[in-house]
Amino acid sequence: MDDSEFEHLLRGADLRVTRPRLAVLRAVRRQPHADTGSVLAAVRTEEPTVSHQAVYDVLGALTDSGLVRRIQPAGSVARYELRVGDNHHHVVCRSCGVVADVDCAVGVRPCLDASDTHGFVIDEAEVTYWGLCPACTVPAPPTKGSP
Amino acid sequence: MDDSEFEHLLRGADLRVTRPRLAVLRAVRRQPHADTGSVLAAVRTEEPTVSHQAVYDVLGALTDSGLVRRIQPAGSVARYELRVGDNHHHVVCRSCGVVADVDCAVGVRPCLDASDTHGFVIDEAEVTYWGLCPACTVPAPPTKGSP
DNA sequence: CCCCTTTCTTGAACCAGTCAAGTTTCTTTG
DNA sequence: CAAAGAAACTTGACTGGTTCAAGAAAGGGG
Repeated sequence: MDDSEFEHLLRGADLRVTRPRLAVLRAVRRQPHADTGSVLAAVRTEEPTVSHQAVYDVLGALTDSGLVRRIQPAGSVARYELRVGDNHHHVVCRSCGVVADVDCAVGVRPCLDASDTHGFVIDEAEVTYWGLCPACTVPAPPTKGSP
Repeated sequence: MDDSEFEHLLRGADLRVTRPRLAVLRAVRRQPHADTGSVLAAVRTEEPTVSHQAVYDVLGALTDSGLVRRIQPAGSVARYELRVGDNHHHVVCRSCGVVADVDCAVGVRPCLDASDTHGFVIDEAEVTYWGLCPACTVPAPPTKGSP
């Protein structure tokens, strides 16, 4: 996915191609699951004058158009990723909050058959796995430990 | 689950039995999926002097002890419920944000076998269904409609 | 190349949630 | 039953992510 690809995606979504938007897309590609602050910082390394509001607007527009996906695990700020439409899920570390992708074991549309949906019309089943990442699983940190 | 039951639960969790805590438990029982603000309002109908900080503290303590469950769908504030330990999930209305319980169709611990967990030690799989509630599914609102 | 619309900048405001210090109230023990 | 220690609560200020609003800038069709 290079920049011309991003251009096509934007035009396909009836969005103008702007420097801030390309920078945001590049930032999210570089750093999947980045939160808004990280995206802003990353964007400013290449476009120092972009306002924080622009990043919020861009991320909102891209999310609405389905070009990026917004994830928001409980207790975390909003995070963004480029992988869309492939029905994957996320593992979140309870300790450090890091997020990783998980392809669904059940296949496409997992668990989408809820027993009693109370009349809701369901269009998506989102699965979030909670646990500890490899780094936080380590019993005692090597140096800097707590004796 | 009456008040003496709540007392037992609190003592069993090594928590003191206080009026604010009982009031919070009653509020959450009365209004499952209530957010903190609603809980505060409900609590104050019986205990008008309880501070908002107390409600935050109580909900935090009860959550830590596993007496209540905190749920936080993306874009929503924290909500609380008494049903714990029965592995049920939630449907969230994209339009109005209302939450309903859904018993898992797969059985206990649904989808807990992720394909590649990247070394994470997973202890919970949380499933959130997204869609429209019966009220928001109605094509055109009776009165007050869009011409 | 011009104009119109979308997008971006600036700057202020909002609100759920948190922090800190001091007071109250549980519960255990003498 | 009373006292003491610890947990819990009140008060009040504050934070930080997100949103609102008004005006300036810059895409892109014609």
